[in-house]
Amino acid sequence: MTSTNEDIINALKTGRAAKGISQRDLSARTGVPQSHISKIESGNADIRLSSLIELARALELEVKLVPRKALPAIDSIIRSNQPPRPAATRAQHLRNQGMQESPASQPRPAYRLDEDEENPPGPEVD
Amino acid sequence: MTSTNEDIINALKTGRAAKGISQRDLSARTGVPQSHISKIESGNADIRLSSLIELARALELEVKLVPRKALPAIDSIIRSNQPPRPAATRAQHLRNQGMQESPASQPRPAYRLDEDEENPPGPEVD
DNA sequence: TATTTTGATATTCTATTATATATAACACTT
DNA sequence: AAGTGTTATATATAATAGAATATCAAAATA
Repeated sequence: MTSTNEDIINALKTGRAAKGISQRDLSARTGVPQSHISKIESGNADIRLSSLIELARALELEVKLVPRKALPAIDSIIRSNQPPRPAATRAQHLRNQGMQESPASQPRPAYRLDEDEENPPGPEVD
Repeated sequence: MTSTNEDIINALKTGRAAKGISQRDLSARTGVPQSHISKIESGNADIRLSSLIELARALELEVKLVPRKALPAIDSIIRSNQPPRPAATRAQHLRNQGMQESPASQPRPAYRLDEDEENPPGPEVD
């Protein structure tokens, strides 16, 4: 199924929830202001590509342009990379703001609840 | 290899070249102004997600957030979806503006020079 | 129980930049 | 020189990004 703004944003939100970090935490890791993250996740901002890449990276996700025809194969890989349902974080359990089951048309975004990684060395971004 | 702004933009440029259409053509298909496409492809604009999705869709590409760990598998699929080197379009052959071989760190973006498809029926976008 | 503290997310305001329109520049063909 | 196709640039407007602040709800304390 083709992605919309909403699908991408939902993938970010789900990724953050899966990692069990707050908007404030994510802000600290990426430099994107928490207020902006709030707007993004609420669907109240049309995010720039550079911000999307920044946030995705912090959630161990990558922005890719993939051929539409390869979507079924790629979705299959993403699904097989998906961990079992993570234990809800405290905030998530009590609040569950905006977090919903992925719509049928959208494959579950992939993430893994690994141990918290330090920022790996990587190319510096402007 | 993780994607940067430049990688995504290059994928768009390569996709457009592969499809053999002009910036004006792409503009007509997406509603994104040709002048903006020029800026985007020149690296002089930090494109918004909605515009990225629009342009990608016209090029039969999809924006996806994929798990970093799944990148090797996904890159492999993209590579196998890659057609043989398309015959250069007239403009591309004569000008070759900004079109370069993909850097080693970036897998070739995937596209296929199929017959020109009419716009498929799809959900209307705001 | 009531109040205060704490943690998380949402809203407001402003400067910078993306977007949209109009136009210019470039190169080839006739 | 004029016509054609393509890409780049100038300018005005609209929206994002960032800082500051507000709101909400649970936990801690008196």
